[in-house]
Amino acid sequence: MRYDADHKLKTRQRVLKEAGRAIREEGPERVAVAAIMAKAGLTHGGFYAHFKSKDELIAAAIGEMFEDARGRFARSTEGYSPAQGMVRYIDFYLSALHRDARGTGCPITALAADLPRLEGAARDQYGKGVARLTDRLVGQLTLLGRDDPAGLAHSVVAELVGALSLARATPDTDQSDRILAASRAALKQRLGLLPDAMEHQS
Amino acid sequence: MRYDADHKLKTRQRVLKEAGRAIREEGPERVAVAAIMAKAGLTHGGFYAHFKSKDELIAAAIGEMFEDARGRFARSTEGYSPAQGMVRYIDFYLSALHRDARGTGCPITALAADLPRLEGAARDQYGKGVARLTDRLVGQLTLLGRDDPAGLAHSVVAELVGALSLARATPDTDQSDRILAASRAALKQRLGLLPDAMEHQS
DNA sequence: TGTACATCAGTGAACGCGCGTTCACTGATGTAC
DNA sequence: TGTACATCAGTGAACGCGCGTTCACTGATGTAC
Repeated sequence: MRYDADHKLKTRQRVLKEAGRAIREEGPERVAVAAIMAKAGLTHGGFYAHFKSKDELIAAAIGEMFEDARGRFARSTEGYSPAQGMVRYIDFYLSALHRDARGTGCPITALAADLPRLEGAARDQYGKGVARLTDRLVGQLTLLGRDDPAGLAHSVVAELVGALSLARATPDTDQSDRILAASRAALKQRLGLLPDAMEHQS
Repeated sequence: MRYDADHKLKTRQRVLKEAGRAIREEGPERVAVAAIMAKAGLTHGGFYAHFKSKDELIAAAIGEMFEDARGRFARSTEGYSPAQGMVRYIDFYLSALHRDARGTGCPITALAADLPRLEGAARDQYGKGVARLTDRLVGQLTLLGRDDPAGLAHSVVAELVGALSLARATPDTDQSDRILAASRAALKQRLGLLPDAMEHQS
């Protein structure tokens, strides 16, 4: 069976996509090469035609996750003012939808605890991803005219990641919803994005 | 070899202590029963005289971690005013020392990402631990006379957990230190605990 | 007082299973002649 | 135009290893008589 020129690339992308989901859902340790290949419609033997090892797959999949996340962030905020963009991002990040979509959600939160146990390439991909998200927020906060946008951006990322982690770790749904709501409110207040504060600004 | 009456209990405690450290450092998946028993000075065969299964060990170890953490929190804040107690807690939680002591540090952060994958008993232990920490903070914030202490406590816990997670996941030490410093400053400012603000209060 | 037995925390070999990795093979299609 | 060969993504059996769990055994000491 001969395939089109980009067939192998397409297969690789399919494997990466399934790996990204499985890694975020089950963790890099628990994910099995054979299971990912099966989800991509293949048998496990063919895996090593695409990746040198499971570690290489994980690093590549992490890179892919951040690529996706960047795209979605850009698409969801473009065409909005800095303030509106921040509100949209906070509301998405701390939504029940995002909490329940671990497999396709933000890789920073999904992998934070696993990271210290991963090897070099995977950690680099992650570090770059965190830096880029923080930079984007620094940009937005600068546009909003805040003092110390770099420090504030770190603090905001920390609260976003922490609240999402805790909401996911909390078995009781009402309690979990309350965690998300508390941080949505606190972040908007801290950033002067609450409806009444925004009226004062405009 | 007959032992004193509490010999078995002491052994169990030793195993639990080693398990707690290893689980936080390496994650519940990666930790091996035989390795924990070896660290406790025993062979793996005797394990099942103390615990029904690895899952039971993990649940018990998580309970133990929270017990410890509660004790340390109480000891480090007793004898201080609510404001001083909060400052001490924030400075400890977001210290380089705590970041680098994953094995003996706060179980909430160490296990957040692993929790959705753990079974019932372990999750219950965790849920109780988070609720108790949040309640303590609600108490402190009420003493400080803050509005909506429950919402604020959730938000504070989220930022503490997120900042510590990110600091641990960041390979570059300077960058990691900056993450901790940014959240220490942001939290104290949010809670009106900065030196100049406190002078105004007193 | 001395001897046989019970107790029980801990030992270490063994089993079964899952998983990462290897490798000889397949089979459809393009290419050489 | 037809036939032999090369290509190469994918197959599936097999290997080795680590790990959770089981189990027959050990050996020091307390107890019964």
